[in-house]
Amino acid sequence: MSYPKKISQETVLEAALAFIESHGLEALSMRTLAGNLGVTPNALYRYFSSKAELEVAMADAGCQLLLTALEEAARGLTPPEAMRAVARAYIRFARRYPQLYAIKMKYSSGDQTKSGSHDAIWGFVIQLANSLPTPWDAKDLAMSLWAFLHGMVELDRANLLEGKQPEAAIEVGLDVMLAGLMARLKSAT
Amino acid sequence: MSYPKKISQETVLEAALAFIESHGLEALSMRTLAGNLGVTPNALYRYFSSKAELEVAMADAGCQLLLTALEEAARGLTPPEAMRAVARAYIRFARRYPQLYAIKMKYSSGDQTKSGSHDAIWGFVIQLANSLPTPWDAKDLAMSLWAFLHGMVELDRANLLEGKQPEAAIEVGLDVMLAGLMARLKSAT
DNA sequence: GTCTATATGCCGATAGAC
DNA sequence: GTCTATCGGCATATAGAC
Repeated sequence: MSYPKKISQETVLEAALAFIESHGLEALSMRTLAGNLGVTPNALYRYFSSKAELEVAMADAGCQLLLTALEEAARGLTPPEAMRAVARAYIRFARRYPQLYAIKMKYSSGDQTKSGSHDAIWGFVIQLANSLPTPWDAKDLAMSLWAFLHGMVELDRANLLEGKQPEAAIEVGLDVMLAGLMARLKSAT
Repeated sequence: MSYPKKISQETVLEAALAFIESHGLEALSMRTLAGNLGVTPNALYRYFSSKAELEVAMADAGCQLLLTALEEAARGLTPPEAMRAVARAYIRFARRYPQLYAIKMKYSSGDQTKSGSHDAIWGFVIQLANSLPTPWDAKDLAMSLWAFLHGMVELDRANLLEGKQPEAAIEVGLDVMLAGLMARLKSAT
């Protein structure tokens, strides 16, 4: 498990991303990361002035990956189906890269140094909600969907889904929300 | 900000609960807590054999408080209104005691030492979902509602609600879900 | 310019004296 | 039951070797 001696911002970032998925976000420390790279801890500070800055970069990478996945899921689908497809892709991403998802959310806070890519995701979801002509505000709608998805992911990660795959509960939740949207859509015509 | 010299499990727990709400969960350390109590760090280990054990006790206290709030909110209401009332109470609790809520969720994981009171809350929500005769499984329904609420809380805590109070988005989300439930309820008769 | 050596001050936790 | 003393690990800052 040794690595090239010459490091760079990119190699450090990639090593960190690989590390958290195999050892967990909590186990990440500048020391052990440096050890894996065959370098003293301090060398990392040439490229990231703090651990937080490294984590922001990791969160940013996660955002970009997620955005790509969501866009790809929606491609070529009409609004109602697109919403379902995007929701599934969101859950799938969070399950495939749980640690990356966690760090992405950690640094998506409005207070902290916000990852720039986060806004792109948010814009994408807003646009998705806007494509559905409901009596509700698109922002509120997008927020509700996002909250549902994020909550599901967290409950799944905490193993609170009582042994069942999140997929079942997810589909039920989507059914309920889409049924609500459709009911209003229908009554609005 | 000094405290009685004689400490006990109860005084330590109460000091810890008070501390996190004013200084944040991350700032909690055995050392500073002991300092606040006018005692050396080690004294705390007489009552809680680890920091994690103390946090579990805190989570348990949070669970009990939340359960009380939810039960009170539902008292005397018929199912659809009760669901809305419980949802609002859930959000209100999480906003009033954000740090307590966070630690409650942290130790609600199925992996970790699960707080006993957590099951009581879950049972309450299941029962609530069960009182609505929908074609969906009550567990899945309860999970969906919980995910939505928890997600909203987290988004709000991360200041991702774009300056608006979560109440507006919450109401929209509840509208959508309840509309979906009602649509199916109606079509099932 | 890049990395090493070293040191400061946190942290959780343990061992043993009073 | 609480103390002092101490360990190992952490992020991080400074100073200097190559």
